[in-house]
Amino acid sequence: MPELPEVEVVRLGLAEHITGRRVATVEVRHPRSVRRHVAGERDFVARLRGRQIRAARRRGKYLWLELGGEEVLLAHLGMSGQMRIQPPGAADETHLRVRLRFADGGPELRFIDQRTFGGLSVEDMVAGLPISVAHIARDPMDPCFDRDAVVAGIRRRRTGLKRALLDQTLISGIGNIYADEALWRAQLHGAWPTATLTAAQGHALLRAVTEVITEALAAGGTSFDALYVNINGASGYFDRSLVAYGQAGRPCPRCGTAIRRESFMNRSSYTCPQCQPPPRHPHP
DNA sequence: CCGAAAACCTGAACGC
DNA sequence: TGCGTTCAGGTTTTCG
Repeated sequence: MPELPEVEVVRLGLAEHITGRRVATVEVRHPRSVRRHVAGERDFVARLRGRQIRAARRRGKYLWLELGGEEVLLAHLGMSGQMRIQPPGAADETHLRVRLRFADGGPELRFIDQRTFGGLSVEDMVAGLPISVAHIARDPMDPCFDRDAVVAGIRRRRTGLKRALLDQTLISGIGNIYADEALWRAQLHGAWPTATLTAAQGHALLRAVTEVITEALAAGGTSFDALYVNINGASGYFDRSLVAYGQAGRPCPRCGTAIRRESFMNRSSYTCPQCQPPPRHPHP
C-alpha cells in the first residue's frame, strides 16, 4: 500500500508531468473522494478551475500540488488511491473518482481509488504546510529530519516500538510494510517497550528505516497487486526484496529460521523469531 | 497520555 | 455455483 516510497514515486511523476500547467475543468465522479473538502464538491471544483500547478510536494504519505496564493490541492492515497496521467480520450478506469483536464489540451490527471479511503481537498497553507498536514511529523527523507529528537521522542513514549514507528505524529511515512522491514533489519521486535530502547538501538532503527525507504524508492516502490502503480500505471518491484512482511514460513535471509506471522493491532506483523526475540515484558 | 474499537470501503480468497 | 465470512489496512474519532 502507498507508504513514503510509493507516494514519492507519484510525486516525482506529477512534478514532471503537470507542473506549470493550468487546470481547465474538474470532474468529480464520486463525492466521497472529496469528503475532506469541507466546503463541498462545487467549491472544490470552483477553487481548482483556472489554477496553475506550481510544484508537487510531499510529507510522509501526504502529497500536494501548490496552486499559488497559499492554496494547495492536497491528496492522500489511503489504501488504494492512484494518480494517473492519461491522454484525453483514454477509457475511464473502473474506479475513476476525479478528473482534471488542462488548458493546454494535453494529458489529464486522474485520481483513481477502489476503496475510497483516500481523497482530495483544496486548502490553505500555514507556515508552508497544508492545514491538514500540520500535525504530521517530518519524514526520514526531509532534510530537516532530526534523528536525535526522534530517538528521544520514541524513548519518551510509553508504548511498543512498532506502534511508535506507525505514529505519524512522531515520524511520518512508515506503514505496516516498511515498519516490519526496518524492525527486521535492526533486529528488534515491535513489541519492545519504547522506554527501554537504548539511544544506540534507536539510531540503528532509524538507520534501518532510512535504508529500506531509500532502497524501496530506487525500486519504484512496493506493488503486491494493481492497487499501487505510478502515474504511468507501472508497478514497483520492491516486493521482491521484502524479507519479513508477508513472508510467513519463508526462511529469514540472516539465520534461516522461518518468518512468523503475528497478530498486531487487528492486522499482521512479520518477524524472525530468532533474530528479533520478543521482549520478556512486551508492551501490549 | 495511551489503547481499543469502530467507521469508512471494495475485491480477492476461502470455507462450506 | 453461490453465498457468507475474512482479510487487506491508513486515518480519524470516540470512549474508557
